[in-house]
Amino acid sequence: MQLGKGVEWTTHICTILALVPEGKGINVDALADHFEVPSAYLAKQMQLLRRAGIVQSVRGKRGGYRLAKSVDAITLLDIVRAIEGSMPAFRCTEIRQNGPCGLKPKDCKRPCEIASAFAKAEVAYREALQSQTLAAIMQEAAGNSSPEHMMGIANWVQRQIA
Amino acid sequence: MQLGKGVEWTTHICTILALVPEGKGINVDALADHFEVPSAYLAKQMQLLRRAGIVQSVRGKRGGYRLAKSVDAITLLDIVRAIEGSMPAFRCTEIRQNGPCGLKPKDCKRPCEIASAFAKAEVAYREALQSQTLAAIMQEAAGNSSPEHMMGIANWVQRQIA
DNA sequence: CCTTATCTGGACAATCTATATCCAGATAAA
DNA sequence: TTTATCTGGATATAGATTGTCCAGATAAGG
Repeated sequence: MQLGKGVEWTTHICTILALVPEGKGINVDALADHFEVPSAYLAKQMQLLRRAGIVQSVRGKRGGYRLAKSVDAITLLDIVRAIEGSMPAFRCTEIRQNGPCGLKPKDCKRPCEIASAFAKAEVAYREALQSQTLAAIMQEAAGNSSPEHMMGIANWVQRQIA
Repeated sequence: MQLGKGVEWTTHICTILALVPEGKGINVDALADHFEVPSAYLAKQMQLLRRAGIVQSVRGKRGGYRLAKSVDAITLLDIVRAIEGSMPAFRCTEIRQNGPCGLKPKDCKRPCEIASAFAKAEVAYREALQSQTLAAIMQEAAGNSSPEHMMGIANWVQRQIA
């Protein structure tokens, strides 16, 4: 029961892209360097973010990525859905229909109660993810970090878009 | 982001073991037949349940498994923890310490805000699992299923322990 | 005491998923 | 035209999940 590395990577990256001014972008190699993650694989994850409408890309020389919407319109659920998809964690294989006491398909119009119970928990999980925006996380982080560190990141972003 | 099959299997199996009278048990082969799942692999999952204190085993001829506690003392969280372990789904690899703007270890006394945000969601997930007991799920299921089907299962259990 | 049925743990094998790399094509700036 | 970049496909590697097998421990029943 694990989330892929792409979730961690791209969440951090979105907090960086949030600092990119209008009309500019940062390319994948620079983002990969910033966090020391493999560039080619990160590129795949960025594609997933783009298809989910979280980031925009600009192709060609001096192209790159930028956020497609404001940080308070991006939730952790958006990112998880983009990277991991929307399959439930609990996979119901309908084993209630198996074996000597198995239910007949016609008696299975209602979903399996065990699957439903796990589904309830996943709703709670998704709601908790949805209630947390990038804006809120960045504000929290800003409160905990030194002005020098924040300035260092801002300067790095400036260098990438120069 | 997937739960193992063992979670589904053993949750269903616990609802069956709940019907086993005091002092009796059902062996793994019978349980595997009941749901048409591979016996040898199911045996591994049952070991995990036993080590977690959810079921008891009796070795030797006419041995088998039974619940170790009452159905309202067994939650979905108990089962998930037994089968899947307690590792968080979000794996923080501290990439905030990587790259040109990486934080120094001494500036990382507080947990990463992104990791904390995901941790909050996992708390919500676990709480939702913990709030659901086997007893409640079985009651729900009983309300949705025909008397004949319930009787069929009760009879099957009687045959196994005979 | 012997045989049989069962749990227990370890080693192993097969299959699937996550991770990672590479390349060719499209696109656009310089 | 050259260069830098995104895009998508193919492919490789590593790790996790799923599944099998066997030898040992344990206990019931004859």
